[in-house]
Formats: sequence, C-alpha cells, structure tokens
Amino acid sequence: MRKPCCDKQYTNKGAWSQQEDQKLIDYIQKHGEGCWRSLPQAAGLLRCGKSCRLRWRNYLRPDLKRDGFGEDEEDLIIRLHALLGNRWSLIAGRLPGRTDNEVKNYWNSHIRKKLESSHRNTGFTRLRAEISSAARSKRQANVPETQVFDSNGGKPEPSNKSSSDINLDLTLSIPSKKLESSDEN
DNA sequence: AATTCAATCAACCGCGGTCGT
DNA sequence: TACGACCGCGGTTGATTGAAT
Repeated sequence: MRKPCCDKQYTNKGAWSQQEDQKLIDYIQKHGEGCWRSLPQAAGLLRCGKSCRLRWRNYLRPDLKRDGFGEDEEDLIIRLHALLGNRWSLIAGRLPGRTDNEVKNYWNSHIRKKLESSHRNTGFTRLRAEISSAARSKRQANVPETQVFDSNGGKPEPSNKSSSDINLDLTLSIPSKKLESSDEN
C-alpha cells in the first residue's frame, strides 16, 4: 500500500513565505513538475504536496498573467461558462496565463454580479440570449449542457461554434501552445 | 482618525476518479 | 479484485485591502 501523502502534524499552513516560494521555484526549475507527494520533502518544504501544487499552479508558474482580466477575456469566460458551467479548469484552459482559481474568483466577484444586474437592465442581455440559443441548439441535438466533447476523439461539433470569432474549440490540447497560434497573446 | 462594511483573492477542504499494490 | 493513496477539481473560508460613514 502507498504511504500517506504527508503527515499533517508536521506541515505548515496558511500564507506562503518568500523563502518557501523560492524553494518551490528552485526545485521545480531543476526537476520539473513531478510527483507532488515527494516534492515537499525533496525541496525541503514543510508543506503537503497538495499545497505545493496549488501554490505553483495558481501563483508561481512563470507563464501566469498577473494583470487584470481584459474585456475579451471576460467575454470569453461568460461564453465558456454558458457552455461548460462551473468547469473552471476547462474554462481556464482556454485562457492562456489564467488559472482555474483565478477564473473562479473573477466570476464570483465580478461577472456574476454584473450579469445579475444586467438581467434587470440590459447590458449583457443580448449576449446571454445568444448563449442561451447556442445551448438550446446543443440540447436539441441531444448533447448535455456540459458534454462538450463528442464520442469520436474529442472533436467538437462544428455547429457548436457560436457566431462569434472567439475560439470556442474545446478540443483537448496544450492551451498555451494552441492559443499562441490563434490568439494575439 | 477610527470604525464598519464590502470586495477581493490566496489557500484550504472534501470529494470523485484514477492508479498502484 | 479490493483497498487505499494520489491527483485534480470545485466549493468554501479567512485574511487583507479599500471605500464609506
């Protein structure tokens, strides 16, 4: 049987210090993202692997954008959320340099309120209608709302594409590479 | 200037799927 | 095949910061 991933008795919790960050960065730069279970001990960190993974992926990764969300990103999140629901990791996968946690936080703190208020006014109404109609046509084709991959190799149906020029191709791929070629980022 | 409240975001928790023994 | 650990994900919490009073 496997050993437990960490002994919680001997792990730190809470905010990460600069030294901890540096240890994690140094270790991953040398050895890459490997086994999170053994990483803390190997890197000399008193953290559980889960915490290291989260810190790296949400904050320390060099390819992360640290600036605010742009309008196009916000628009894309709204559209993807309409298609995927709360599949934050999938949504983040279409946004280079963004993490699932970041997208989730942004949705909960900004977009949700914006959409709620726009329901009363109009702002996003047209967009929402567009999204709903796309979702409706998918349902009519007997595709569950969150089932965006088809059964033959993961390629989405061409008809699932919205009228927008935003890339809603949900084929599994390395997002940054794929988007580098199609986006201006 | 002090206090209160709301917004934001990093981090934790628990669950489900996958994989190793 | 069963059991249990690992990994990744989504939901939630708590600390911090800024605005309002």
